[in-house]
This record gives sequence, structure tokens and C-alpha cells, in this order.
Amino acid sequence: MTKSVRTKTKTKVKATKRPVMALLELLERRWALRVLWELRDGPLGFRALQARCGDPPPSSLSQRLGELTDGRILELAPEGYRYSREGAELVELLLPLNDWANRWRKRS
Amino acid sequence: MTKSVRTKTKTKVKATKRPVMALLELLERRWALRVLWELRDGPLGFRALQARCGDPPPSSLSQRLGELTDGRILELAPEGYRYSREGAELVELLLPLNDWANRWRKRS
DNA sequence: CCTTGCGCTACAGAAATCGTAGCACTACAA
DNA sequence: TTGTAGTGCTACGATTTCTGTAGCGCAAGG
Repeated sequence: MTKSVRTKTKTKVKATKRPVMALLELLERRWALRVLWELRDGPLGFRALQARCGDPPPSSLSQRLGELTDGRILELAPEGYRYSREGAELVELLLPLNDWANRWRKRS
Repeated sequence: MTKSVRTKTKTKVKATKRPVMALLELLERRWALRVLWELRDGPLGFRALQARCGDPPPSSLSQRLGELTDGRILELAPEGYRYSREGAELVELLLPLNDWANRWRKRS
């Protein structure tokens, strides 16, 4: 880990009225959910995170990370990207998706 | 509600190895999470669902609905689109996102 | 018939994403 | 000092996805 400053994201994630809508719009962009998922075992630097996600283009990943840190779901620490306190709570809610997905695919 | 047949979706949602990855790829496409969210109070027909979601283009909505029904998360009943049995379980997991999002926005 | 509402397709333009190259920086060694 | 290796991340043209609008085919009612 070397550098660690993030410039503000340019692209607007529409400021919707209801909070949950703002969240859904954040999460339904490409790599957003995947990034949250892959950070569950601890912080990862940019390139490590990229590798874990199956090598998305760095431009896409960078933009997504910017949006998620702008939204105070992630934060950039010296050890790499990691959940904010709120982000950690969010991921707790997402973890059960794994079991669900396994049951889901079993009935194909 | 009048017609009720769905032709198979053409666009491939990549057949990833781990089930949870397949799920994440489904959910991070535009309108997917929103559609799941808006169906929580019962089935909705195409146009009603479209209105609830804030009028996405019908082509986008149609494609997303196709993917979600292909994935056996939704199904098309005479009363409209609704969760499959598995889909209903999935949405149970997503409902707590609302409370989380409210706490999230409160600290802006 | 004629209108109304439905589910949904068609298609061109706009926007997001991809793929690849590579910059600026740090650390460490030759 | 010069090099090599690794990092975070930007640039940018090609590609894919999404948007916006028009409208088809069908069913039900008047």
C-alpha cells in the first residue's frame, strides 16, 4: 500500500428522496455488490481487490470505489479499502445471501 | 392483466461458478433491485410495476423481468409479476435494508 | 366497429462499461 | 545514481447497456 487519497467522484448518483432508493441505486451499479462482498475478509488494496473481483477495468472499479466511499460505505485506510462502521453493518445484512444462493442453485 | 407469456431472454447473464456470484450479477443490473423492492406488497402488472419504479423504459424493464423470471426469482401469474417461493425468501433478506438506509442517511 | 388499457417490442441516441496502455509514486537494490 | 518492481489510479477509444419514444397486437367493453 503506497498512496491513499481519493478525489471526489464526478458522476452523480441521483439524490433520491427515500434513503433506501439511494442505496439501491448505489448497489445496482456494476461491481458495487461484488466489491462489498470481496472485502468481507478484511481490507484490500486497489489491485488486490481488482484481482479478487475477476479483473474489472481499473476505471470502472475506481469509479465504484469513489461512489461507495462518497456514500460512507467504504473508506480508504492505510491497509487498503475497507468498510466504514455503517458499511460493516450493511454487509452483515448481505452475508445471508450466500446461503440463499446455494439453496437457489441446488434447484436447477 | 391480459396476456401472460414470456419469451426466453437473449442476453446472457454469465454462468459463473459460485452461486452467490451469479446472484450478484443478476442484482447489480439496472432496475433489478428496485423491481424486487417494489413487488413487496403483492403482484403488479407490467405497467403498474413500471410506474412504481419511476417509469423506466419498457425495454429495460422487460429485459430485467426476463432475467429475473429465468432465474426463478420472479414468476408471471395472472395477477401480474410476483415472487417465486425462493424469490420471496430472498426479499425477506433484503427488507432490513430499509432500516439500515434510514440510519445511514440520518448521519449525513 | 371503436376506444381503452394491457404486455411488450423496435430502434436510434445517450450513457455506462470494457480493455489496454501507461503515468506518478514509493521502496528497495545494484 | 540507476534500475526494477509494485502500488494506486487516470486516459481514452471500442463495446455494451440503458434510455426515450413510438407503436404493435391483443382483450374487454361500449
